[in-house]
Amino acid sequence: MSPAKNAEILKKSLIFSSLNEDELSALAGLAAERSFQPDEFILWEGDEPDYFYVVAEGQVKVVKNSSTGREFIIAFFGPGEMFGEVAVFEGKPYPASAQATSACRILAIKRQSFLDFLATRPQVALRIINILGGRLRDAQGRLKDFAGERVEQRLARILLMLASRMGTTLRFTRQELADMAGTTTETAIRVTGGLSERGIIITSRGQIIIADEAKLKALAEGPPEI
Amino acid sequence: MSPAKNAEILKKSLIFSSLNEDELSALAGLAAERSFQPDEFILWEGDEPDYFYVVAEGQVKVVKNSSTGREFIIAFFGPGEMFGEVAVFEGKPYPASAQATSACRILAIKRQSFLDFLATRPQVALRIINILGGRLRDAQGRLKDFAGERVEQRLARILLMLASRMGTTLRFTRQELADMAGTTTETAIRVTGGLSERGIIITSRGQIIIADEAKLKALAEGPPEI
DNA sequence: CTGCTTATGTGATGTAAATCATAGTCCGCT
DNA sequence: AGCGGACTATGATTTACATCACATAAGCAG
Repeated sequence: MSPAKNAEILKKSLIFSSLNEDELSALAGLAAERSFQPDEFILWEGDEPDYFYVVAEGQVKVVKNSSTGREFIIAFFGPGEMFGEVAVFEGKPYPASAQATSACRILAIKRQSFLDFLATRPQVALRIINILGGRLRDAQGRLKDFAGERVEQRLARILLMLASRMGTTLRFTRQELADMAGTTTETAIRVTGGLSERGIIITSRGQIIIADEAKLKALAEGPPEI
Repeated sequence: MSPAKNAEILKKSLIFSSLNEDELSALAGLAAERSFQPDEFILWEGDEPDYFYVVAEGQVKVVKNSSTGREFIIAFFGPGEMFGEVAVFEGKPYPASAQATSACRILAIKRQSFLDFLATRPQVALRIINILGGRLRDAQGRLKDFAGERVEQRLARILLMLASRMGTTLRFTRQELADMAGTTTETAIRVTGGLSERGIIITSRGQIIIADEAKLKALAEGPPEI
C-alpha cells in the first residue's frame, strides 16, 4: 500500500527504467495495489479496459478459450511485466483473461491516467513500443510454429523459451505445457515422456528440469535429418 | 521521386495523420522511394534492420519459412501500412521476409533517422503503439485459432478478416489461403470447394467472392451445434 | 492455334495427434 | 492414517489432415 514501495517496483520494471524519481512517484501515485489469490481472475476477456496492470509480485497467466472449450495460454508474466496494455491503448475490450497462478500483488493504473502520463513521456512510449514489438515478434514466430511444426518441436521451443526466462527448472504441469503448446494433456505427457527417456529433460510431478539444452535446441530447430 | 508526393502518401497513412505539413515534409525528406516487381523481395528474414518501410502503392506479403520448407504468410500490407518496424525498433534482424505481390512503390526510411524522428513525436509513437497493439491482438487471436480450431474455421476467419480489409472480392489463390491458414493447397481447395457448394462463397481461378457473410461468421464462431 | 505454365480438382493412402477409457501415483487435508 | 483430488501414465480407437499421385482447366506467350 505504500506509494514509495510501488515506485520501487515500477523502477525495476523495464518499461519505466528511464523515469526519474519525480516521475516515478507521480506514476506510483496513480497506481493502486491489489492482491489476488492463486487461480483468482484479475480481468476477464471481454471486460472494458479500465485498468493497465503491472505485476509487483507473483505470476500471472493470460489465457483465451477456444470455441471447443480448450484453454490456450498466451503468456506468463512475472514481476515488472505489464499486461492488459493492448486493450488499454485501443480502448477495446480485453482480448484475453488474466489469472493469478500464485499469490500476487498487482499494480493497477486507470486507463486514462496512464494514457495522459504517456502522452508527455516519449521515452516511456518508445519502451512500450519495444516491448510490444518483442511480443509481436514472439507471437508471429509461434504462429509459424503452430502452422508448420509438430507437437514435439513446438514443445521443445516452448521449453527453451521458458528456460530463457526462468532458468532450467520449470515449475509447470503437463497440462499447462499442453495449454501453451495447443495440444492435449495426454500428448504433452507422451512427448515429455519421450524427451525424458532420451535424457533431454528430467520430469517430476509439477516440474521439468532441462538436462540437455543443446539436444533440445537441435530438436526445436527441425527434424534430425537436416 | 518527388518529396511532395511522398508527403502525400505519408499523410494518408494512419501512422502519420497527426503530423502537420512541416513535420510531414521533414519525414518525407528522409524517405527514399523504391520500386519492386511482382514477386521481388524487399527484405529477407535475417537481414540487418537498416530501413523502416511504408507501402506507397501495391501490395506486400510478409512471410516466414518453416523448417519443413513450407511458407507461412504472416500478413499482407497495402498503401499507407508499415512493415519491418519490429526489427527496426529492436535493432535485431528482420524476423520475416517481405515480398511484393504486385508492382510496388515503397518508401524506405533509414532506421536511425526514423528513431530520431520518433523520439521527439509522442503522438506518432502513440499511433505506432496502437498499430502494434492491434497487430499483437490479431496475432494472439490467430494463435488461439491455430491451437484449437479446425482448418475450416481458421479459413473462415481468415476470409472474414480479409473481407473486412479489402471487401468481399478477394484476389487470392488457394495456395495463398493455404499459406495463411497453415494448411496445404489441397486441403484449402477441398475446404473452399465445400464452402462453395454450400453457397457461402463463389470461387474462380485466383479469386473468391464472399456470398453469405452471415453463414461464414457462424462457421467461424464454432461448430454448428452450439 | 498450340503448347506451356500455373491453378484447380479428386481420389487413395498414410499418419500424427485427438479422443476415449482406465489406472496408478503423489500430495494436501481433516 | 486414510481420503480425495489433482497429476501422471498408457493402451485402443478414431479422425482430420498431410501426402502422394494424377487429371483437368484456365490463362499467357510465341
